Amino acid sequence: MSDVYRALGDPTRRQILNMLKDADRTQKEIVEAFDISQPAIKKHLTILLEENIVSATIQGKYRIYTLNQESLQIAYQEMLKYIGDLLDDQLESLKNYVEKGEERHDKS
Amino acid sequence: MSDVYRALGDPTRRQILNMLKDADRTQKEIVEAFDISQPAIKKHLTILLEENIVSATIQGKYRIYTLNQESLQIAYQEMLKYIGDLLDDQLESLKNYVEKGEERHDKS
DNA sequence: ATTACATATAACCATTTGGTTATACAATGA
DNA sequence: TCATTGTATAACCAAATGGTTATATGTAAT
Repeated sequence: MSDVYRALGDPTRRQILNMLKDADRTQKEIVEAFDISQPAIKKHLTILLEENIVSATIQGKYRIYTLNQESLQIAYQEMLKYIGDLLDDQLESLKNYVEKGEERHDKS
Repeated sequence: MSDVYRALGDPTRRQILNMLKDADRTQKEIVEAFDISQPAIKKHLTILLEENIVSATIQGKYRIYTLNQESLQIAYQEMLKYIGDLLDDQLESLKNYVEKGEERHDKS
């Protein structure tokens, strides 16, 4: 199921997404843009499909890959929200720092 | 190197970061909060350190882990920028869709 | 029908990941 | 000094990842 971090966790996959940002592409076009083998690209595409970041349509012998823009946006929004939540409450954090710090002080 | 995707790619690591959001913690405190072994936690912390999402200070026999807010902020901004570009590209993408679509049409 | 091309799949390999248990090392406290 | 406590490290394991080559399949073109 949709594991954003899995989908976006590999630089090749992120590059593929960059390609698809500009235009839909056949698998062949994607393969040609990289220095790795067709099966390797296929595996990346499979992961992107599994995580629903991309979809494919059949057109004759071609597979046309399309960026699922909404999913990608949601994916990034999820990560942004997570990181944002880690970030925002610095006052609260400072307060706890003082408290916890006291508990840990050398008592000898 | 700072690979945020690697750092955040594991749910246990995300939980650790959640803990550190509230307050700095010793490794011991983190270990106690989970059901997995101390060496397992240590490995997660090592990855978070490698990716510079967290830093550690020595205090006697304790290791105190702290969220590295600056790294997180940088990551946050990079992602924002990336997704911003994505949105900007949507019109361009639509234009290319029409063009590329033509090239691929059945010619028989 | 045969060939050529795009894609799919199988079998394999090395590395990384996420966990374990056992053990060593270092600081603290009695 | 000796036991305890917190951390580090080693050795191991299973599964996933990212790649390979070789080969099969499906579609199109001649």
